[in-house]
Amino acid sequence: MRPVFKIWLENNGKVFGEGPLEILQKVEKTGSLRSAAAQMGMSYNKAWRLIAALEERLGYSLLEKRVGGACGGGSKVTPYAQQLMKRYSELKEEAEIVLEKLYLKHFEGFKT
Amino acid sequence: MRPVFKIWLENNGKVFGEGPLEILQKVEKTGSLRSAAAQMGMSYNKAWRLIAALEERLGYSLLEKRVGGACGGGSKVTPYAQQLMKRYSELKEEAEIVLEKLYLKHFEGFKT
DNA sequence: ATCCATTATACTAATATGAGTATAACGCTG
DNA sequence: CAGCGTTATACTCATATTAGTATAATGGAT
Repeated sequence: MRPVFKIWLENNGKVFGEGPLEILQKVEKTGSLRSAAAQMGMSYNKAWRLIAALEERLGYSLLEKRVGGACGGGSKVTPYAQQLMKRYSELKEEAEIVLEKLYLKHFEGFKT
Repeated sequence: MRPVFKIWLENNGKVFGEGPLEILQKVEKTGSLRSAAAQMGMSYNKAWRLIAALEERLGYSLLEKRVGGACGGGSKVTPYAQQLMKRYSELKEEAEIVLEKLYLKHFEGFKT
């Protein structure tokens, strides 16, 4: 038996979490939302709607989007999004450690 | 913006969490799974299948079930389930406190 | 002007989830 | 032994979520 947890941010509905973090990280690497989605095995459509929904609830844009041009365009993570990513990922990392400890504390010697 | 989290236990699939905890608590109060489900606005059918699935994955029974008899029967939470409930609810309570602190630490002064 | 890869968005289809309905079996009580 | 309210379980139907498909629009490069 093992503990599992998820932590995310809400404003008026979900605003940030593990999935969005991974998408933005891949956008940083690839330079476009389309290829980020492809790398995750996710349809571009889904990724786009997800980001759009988050942006609307946040009131800030996460991606600076260029459409058209030499290579069709691309997306860049905004400074605001970079902050969110950094803070959220650190929060999550520490939460993992702390929760694992809490689990051991409370479930030590369990199983009758 | 606020943090939200969920924590649950897995074995071969979900084995315990907030929903099951609430059901079992209501069984303790009402003496039957049927009325527990009713109090939660959940169909008996759903509640029964949920508990049955958990029991199978755990390898232990959570409810001691009597069928037939004076008042039709009823269910009682097993000692094993009581331990699970106690440990899980304490774990969750402490996790809430700790995670709220972690959130404040990491998101202090956020919003640009 | 055409091509290209991308963003942007609407519309449809598949799937998963959950709710509801139905029915059997059980066993105490009167 | 008939009635009652419960557990136990199968089966169908509605609904919500998600995935997929299609199509436009953009703008620099050739």
